[in-house]
Amino acid sequence: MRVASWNVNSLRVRQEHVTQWLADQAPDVLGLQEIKMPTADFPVEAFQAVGYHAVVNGQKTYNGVALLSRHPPEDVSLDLPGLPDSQKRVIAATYGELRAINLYVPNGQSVGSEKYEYKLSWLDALKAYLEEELIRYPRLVVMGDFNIAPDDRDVHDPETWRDKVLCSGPERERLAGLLSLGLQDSFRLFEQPKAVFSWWDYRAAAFRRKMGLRIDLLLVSSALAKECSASNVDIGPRRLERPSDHAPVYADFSED
DNA sequence: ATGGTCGATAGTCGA
Repeated sequence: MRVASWNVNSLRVRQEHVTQWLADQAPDVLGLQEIKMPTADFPVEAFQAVGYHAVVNGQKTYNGVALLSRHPPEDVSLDLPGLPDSQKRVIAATYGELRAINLYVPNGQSVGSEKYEYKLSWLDALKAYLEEELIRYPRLVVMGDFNIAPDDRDVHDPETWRDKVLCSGPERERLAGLLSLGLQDSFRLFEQPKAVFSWWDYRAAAFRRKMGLRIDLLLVSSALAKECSASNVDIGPRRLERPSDHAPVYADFSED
């Protein structure tokens, strides 16, 4: 079983990239972020035609998340309990014994800004939500664009990024708080090469210059961590024409 | 050179 996550930065622009990636990598579940379209505009039939179910929490212009899956979804939920929010950033569904939560964590703009405070509050509400979900669903994967680089290994130039948004202490502490619930960063279950990233700014030729951050993550519960056999970033799609600024990330699990 | 480039949208905002 393969579970994957990809911030596509507009599904309208990236639909062909996603369809090709589904054909190449055959994930069982793929969480999409920043689809930037209303739910009604989501190309459900196009993904159905290539063998995927879809559930969508869409929004015009900004945000918007979806889950594509080989198996039909059950128990779909679209909210972060305790955080009234018109921004569409969460979608969760159950596939057999697997519970998948797909997130587009707020970017935060800059440390100290109003958007940064919203990000921290959002992460506090997320922790309370995940604590409850872990009780209900032992086999839980929490995937998405976390907009947080967990530590300096996930940053091309840690000194440049020190205390900046995506790398600041309060953000990293909140991510560590999620892990303290009993989740693990699937990528770090394995020995990894240095300088593996999942996002590169469109500006300043950051991808060519390998100036990236690893901010797209799959967090797995302990039951799933035991079955996880690999986790990585596929930077192939970042090399395509008109790419998303994010590459897909994935984790593989052995079948029992 | 204190910016740069995208996407959605129609002047800027968000990333």
